[in-house]
Amino acid sequence: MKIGELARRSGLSAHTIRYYERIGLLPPPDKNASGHRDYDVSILTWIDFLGRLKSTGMPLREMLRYAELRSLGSETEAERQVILERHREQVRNRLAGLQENLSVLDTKIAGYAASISASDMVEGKGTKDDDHDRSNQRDRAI
Amino acid sequence: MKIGELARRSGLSAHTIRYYERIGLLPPPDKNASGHRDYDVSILTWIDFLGRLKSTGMPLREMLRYAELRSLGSETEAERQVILERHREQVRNRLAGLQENLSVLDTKIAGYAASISASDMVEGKGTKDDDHDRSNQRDRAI
DNA sequence: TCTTGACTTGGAGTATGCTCGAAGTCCTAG
DNA sequence: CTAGGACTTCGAGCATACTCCAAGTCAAGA
Repeated sequence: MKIGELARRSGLSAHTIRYYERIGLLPPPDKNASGHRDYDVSILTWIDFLGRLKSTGMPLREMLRYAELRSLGSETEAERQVILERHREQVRNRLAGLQENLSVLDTKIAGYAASISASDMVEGKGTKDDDHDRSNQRDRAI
Repeated sequence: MKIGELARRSGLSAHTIRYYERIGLLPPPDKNASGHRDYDVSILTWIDFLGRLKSTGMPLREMLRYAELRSLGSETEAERQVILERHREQVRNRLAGLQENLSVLDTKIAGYAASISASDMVEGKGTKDDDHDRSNQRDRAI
């Protein structure tokens, strides 16, 4: 499989695939007679796993560390396990934080809904806007 | 409260507080006779809310949009509600994805545990390492 | 008085993770 | 044979969100 097809099938761009190869996250694939990359389908499994690490917030550096350990063979399994366990802890914590913040968001939205339906009744200023107004007119640098 | 104390109490650095002010996320506070920023405690409520938006993955740009709407008064409540509802949807989706990936992680870790306890029994190569080895020795650009 | 530490502004620099461009090669269809 | 599209390498550029530095001001304690 050439890089274009791998890009289509993995969801990464060809640019990103080359970038990942450059930093060591993906192995340098075989090249055909024209010098074009020729991938084995099994790379998709690895890319999928990397995607899960990434989407759970693992930085490339740490994925790289994991990839390096793997390349050293089964003696490094214990260390790889430790990496994943530590990462799992972080994911659990982020999950908990996200859930808490989600409920704050729910409350806030409910407040807006109440305020708006109240202003449907009585035309006037909203109620329950608890984060006191603060704004400014300065240069919007971003 | 001066910027140092606000930094301590909010968890942001003084640098970040000034940065947020510069981009319009925090209102320009009063200054005392020496030109030092003098914050009202109520800023902490706003910073806390911003922190929740941020930690749920909202980009500064969108927080800025929300802050701008708020500064325009209660007529913008409906639009602010829409922003928060859309954001809540994204948070829910990320939460679901995170949970799925967490279970993949659990499975992977369980595999390592099995492999390692197996090698406690029989000294030799591990079992169940399902992501076929791939590594390389190229320039580690990061 | 002198030093220490907190504050000020403006602008430059950093980290992460891509993303794109230039210039060139190669295969395939018309 | 020629045009189009996919591929190659190398290096530069970009978006986000800070983070830091320089040079200077100011208040308070030894």
